[in-house]
Amino acid sequence: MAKIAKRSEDYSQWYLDIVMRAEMADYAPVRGCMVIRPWGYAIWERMQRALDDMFKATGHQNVYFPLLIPQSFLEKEAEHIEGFALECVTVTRVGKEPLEEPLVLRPTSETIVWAMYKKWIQSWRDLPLLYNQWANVVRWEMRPRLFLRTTEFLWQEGHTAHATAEEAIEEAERILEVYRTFAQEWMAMPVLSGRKTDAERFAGAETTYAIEGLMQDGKALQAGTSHYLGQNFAKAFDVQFQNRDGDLQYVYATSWGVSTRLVGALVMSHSDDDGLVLPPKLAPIHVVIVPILKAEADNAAILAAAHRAAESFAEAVEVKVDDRDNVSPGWKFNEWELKGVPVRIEIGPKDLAKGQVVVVRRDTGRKTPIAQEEATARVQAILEEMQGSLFAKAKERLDANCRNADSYDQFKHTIEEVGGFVFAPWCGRPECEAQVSDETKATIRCLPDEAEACPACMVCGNGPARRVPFARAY
RNA sequence: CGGGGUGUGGCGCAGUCUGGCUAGCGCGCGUGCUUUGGGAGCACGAAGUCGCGGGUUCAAAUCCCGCCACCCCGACCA
Repeated sequence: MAKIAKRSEDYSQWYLDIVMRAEMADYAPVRGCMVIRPWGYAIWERMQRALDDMFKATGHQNVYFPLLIPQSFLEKEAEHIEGFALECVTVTRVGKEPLEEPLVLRPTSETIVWAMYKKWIQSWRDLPLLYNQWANVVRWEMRPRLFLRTTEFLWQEGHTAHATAEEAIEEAERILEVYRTFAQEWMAMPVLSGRKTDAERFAGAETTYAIEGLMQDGKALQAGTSHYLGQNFAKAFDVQFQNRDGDLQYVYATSWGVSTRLVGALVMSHSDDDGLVLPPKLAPIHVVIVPILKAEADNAAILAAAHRAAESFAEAVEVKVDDRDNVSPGWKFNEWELKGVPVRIEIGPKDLAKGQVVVVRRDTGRKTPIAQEEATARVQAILEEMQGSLFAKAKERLDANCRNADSYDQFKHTIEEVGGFVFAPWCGRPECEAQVSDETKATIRCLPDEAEACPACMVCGNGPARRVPFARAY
């Protein structure tokens, strides 16, 4: 079977090869759409579970809103419709009859959510409303890419309503922190986080916060966003409540989401030329046991030992015995490496004789013989160690790819020749931001809270300026 | 939307320029035997309206006209 493309030679093809060959997803018959296959979906399910627990732990409840949104709803918030108009897919007909009003396949649900919030919110006692939904959305993007940007994608979208701006901002920032924690502790993906510039802000938001990861090719990837919506949607949908003093006030809002794009981010964060590398906390299978069968050996005893080992692991981790007899051990090694299973255990006649198993780590490829009775404990320790070391390695790469530039020439050179995040002084004017983006295709990824003060903008030379991270992004 | 490319068994391709015999090759798939510590070998076998529609011709995967779809690179986006 053909090898996957080399990461260093054709990054884009390498990414596609891993997604396809690890059987995470496949192209569907409709442009830009994909089928998420069991291995990809199992990873998404693991992400969902972890995130859902975090949302519940911060007081949110799950709901479900419909897929179809009356077109007029989208049009109620001017900036919102302007932002989404070009990518909305609209249903206009039932059978052969045209619909009274066209229905949009939700590109995001703020409008229909707020149409309903109007019914449910009258008093300060009804607030806050902390809802989340797991759903699919449709955006007819110009350039699809498996997991990273598909026409239809899965995500969660939180929609919350609050009595005060302070409380809503606090919520948006709390969720940003949830995302940051999830990215780092579960995906082992270090991120930059902060506010977006006005140019990069979500259509209809006052403030957008985001986490930004750095892929192995030096491009940034927006991995999650949390928006403070102010009273924009409350005003568009006339959602008012009576406060403690009996005054009518518009409600303050947030919305926030992460999507199946995270699966793509995961692939791009840790994988290598042998395929996917999964952080143990998100791996659908932690340990695969490959029995090594031989014509001259007692295969029944080897298989029994493999299943016994699996039982001893079963309580602690997800384990699978690959006892297929139609493919060779070498084939299995390659396949499970391609799929990113963190630990492989080989049990053959030699091991049986020595009372040991051979343990192989996916990230380092190191093979270690371990006594049978110690295997469970040692493997658990290895999994924990691997989770940490994947993060450490990714963090090291991120840090190594955060560079400063002080002049615009130096900036251009670094963006062009080196990539990564380039921290450079910016005065805050949209004109300078746009010029950089036009000339270098690099954008300001976020405005970190602790951004260093600088005397002059690298573009216009005016002060005061702050040092902010630019990058080319997916 | 601009640029490039591709459509031929499940996958990857050759064949198209220069029309012609039974449309080939590799992988995969099925059966059997031998194998199995880094993508096994042999034997036999199944599987193709050549993207769609029209046209030219004795004859079209191949030439002509029209259409469609998907992929890749850019601008937009999670």
